[in-house]
Amino acid sequence: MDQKVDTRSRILNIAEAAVLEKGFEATSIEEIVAGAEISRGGFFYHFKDKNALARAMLERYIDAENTLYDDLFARARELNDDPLHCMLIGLKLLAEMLEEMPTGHPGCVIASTAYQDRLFDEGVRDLNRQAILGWRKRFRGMFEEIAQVYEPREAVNMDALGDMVSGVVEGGLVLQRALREHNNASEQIMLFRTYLKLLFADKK
Amino acid sequence: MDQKVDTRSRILNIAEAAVLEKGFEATSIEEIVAGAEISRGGFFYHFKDKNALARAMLERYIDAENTLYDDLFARARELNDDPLHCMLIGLKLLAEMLEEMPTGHPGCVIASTAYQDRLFDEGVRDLNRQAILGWRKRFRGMFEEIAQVYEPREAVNMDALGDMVSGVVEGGLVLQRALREHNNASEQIMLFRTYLKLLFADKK
DNA sequence: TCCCGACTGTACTGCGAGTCCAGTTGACCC
DNA sequence: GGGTCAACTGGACTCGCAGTACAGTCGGGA
Repeated sequence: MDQKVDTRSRILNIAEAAVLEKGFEATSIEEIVAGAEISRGGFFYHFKDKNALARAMLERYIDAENTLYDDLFARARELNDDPLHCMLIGLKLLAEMLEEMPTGHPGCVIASTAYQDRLFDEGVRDLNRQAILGWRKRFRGMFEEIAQVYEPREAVNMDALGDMVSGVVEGGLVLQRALREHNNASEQIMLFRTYLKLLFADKK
Repeated sequence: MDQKVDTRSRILNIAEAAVLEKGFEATSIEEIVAGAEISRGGFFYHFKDKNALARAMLERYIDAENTLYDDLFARARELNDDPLHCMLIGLKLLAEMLEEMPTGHPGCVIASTAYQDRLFDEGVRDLNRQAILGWRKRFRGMFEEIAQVYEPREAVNMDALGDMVSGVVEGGLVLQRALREHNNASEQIMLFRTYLKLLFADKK
């Protein structure tokens, strides 16, 4: 089956697994080509350098994450029409998804990139930035919808609240990686969920 | 004045600034010795390799962070004896501190290390782990004190809540780095503070 | 048949980490 | 004043990895 996968995707698959496991710099082109069973020349045919590889990986990762959020909250919307409950269900689904991954979530490429950004060019950094801004917009929109139905008990900056979803996930993944525990990220999401329940308790 | 600073500390200072700016791998020993005005031989006299440097940096960083938390919450306790208000004041001080740093907080070595951990040996990884567990214990203790006076409106896992302080800071710093904005971390802390206000609203 | 895209394979440069070691310099010790 | 030691300097070396260059191969479509 895997022979069917084109070489470029095969490189990306191998590279992503290796990078998430041990970081970008620690992953050598040598081992990527070994894993993908191609020659060094073949690698450089597809990617002009490691930076191009990083960019392609990031693009793919962000697309996958966006699709995931789309699906998750679409499913949540099916289950409940109320914007608050939709959000609460979506977060629960997200937490469950993170928990189900037996080895823990592979870790977020965003943070990994952010902390090694001098390795990458402006394009990669901007990709990263745009992804987070996209998530800010997405969640801010959902929170504003909620705020139209529920009176927030405390005034909060909606942009910051939108960022908090990404921040809690990223922070949770950092803890998980550093602690070598398995469910910190999902626990953090569940705590954030409790926050939202407290914040939006009263219908207008 | 700087001549007074011993070589080892000078190396650590230069290295810390460089690593926080561009990541560990992107920082060459060449530039560290240039900055510290020593020879390559001199560097290896103090640190047997880059791993030893990482370990020393991490140790120093964690000590500094712990001292910071000690001072911050001691000061907060002076200002208010109630455990909840002490926590709220402490978080506010922390947020202000982060905001006052003109170029933004240098970024947390913890996350940086977590995402490049194959570069480091078990000792470094364990140092990282112990630091986070220490903060978990610290904040968990404070939250339990609060919970003795205030009835939590929702049941929460105290360990996870303790972790949330670290997670929110780490996550905020990731966002800040990736977005190239300046106050995400402090905004995230302030949002977390609001969470605590909502959670512990009712005195027993 | 020929062309082309997708490679293979090899040989090369350059950089940075890490090793080895011989030699210097200043401080303190007897 | 001689000896010792810690704290270096400086240079020569190896090794692994990124990246370059380029000649050659191979299978499929026009």
